[in-house]
Amino acid sequence: MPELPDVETWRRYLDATALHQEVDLVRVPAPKVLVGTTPQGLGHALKGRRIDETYRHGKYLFARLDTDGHLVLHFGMTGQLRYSRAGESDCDATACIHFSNGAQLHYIAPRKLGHIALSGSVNGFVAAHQLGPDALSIDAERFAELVQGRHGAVKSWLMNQHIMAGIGNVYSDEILFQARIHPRHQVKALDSDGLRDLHEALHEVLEAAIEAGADPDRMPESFLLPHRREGGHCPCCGADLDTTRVGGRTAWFCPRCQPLS
DNA sequence: AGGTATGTTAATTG
DNA sequence: GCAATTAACATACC
Repeated sequence: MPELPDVETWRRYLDATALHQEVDLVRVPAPKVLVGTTPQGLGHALKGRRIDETYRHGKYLFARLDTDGHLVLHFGMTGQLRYSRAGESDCDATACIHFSNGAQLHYIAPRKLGHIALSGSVNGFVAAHQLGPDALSIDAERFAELVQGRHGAVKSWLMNQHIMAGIGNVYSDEILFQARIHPRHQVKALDSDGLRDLHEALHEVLEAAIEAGADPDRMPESFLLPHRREGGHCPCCGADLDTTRVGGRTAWFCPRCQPLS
């Protein structure tokens, strides 16, 4: 799940539950997810501090610690957050922040492909990881600039975090479906109409998905996402959906609505 | 048992 | 040297 809309949904969840509470201690049963720090280092950085604000850039969630510094969370393919109040215990977390009010914030990444790090500044982290601009911050002009000098399949371009940050396999399929563009269409071959449709679809899809709390059951009727499985049909024309391999990942699309031109 | 899975990154190829 | 593609990573599920 964890693409831009999912991470934004967790950011809001964190805002609604875990702000302004003093950290008592941090447990990290699976230290493998830590990048550039240790369980002790993380504990030292967080103890006695409070999260006072959150940010998101692409698929990364930043929790600003009061006075200075940020906790950085990345969810990999399966990560999630869960806040529990005092008394509700929940022990199979990958990492867990215990607050002095007894509540806990669990970071659960069953496949341990996620990452937890510390960073002084959001911009510094983004620069160090060479992330492109957040997908939702891109206007039509910038979008057109990002195509310059690029080649290959449009789906891979959308998913390249160095070009723009936040779009993964599921939402790139959704954006291309709404724009009626085949996932293997060459990004160089996009004309100005195609570029405009793609940019509009990007914003519409990501904003609608956030509005739905990134829950497939709450997405608009017209979305491909809930039909994106074996035997699924196009919500627009009813054709059997098809798959193809693009950049090592499975792309779902409607062969009738998204012809390869 | 083998293939697939929403993530990134290092290695490889063009 | 750059950009694009592929393999590897850890674990769960069908």
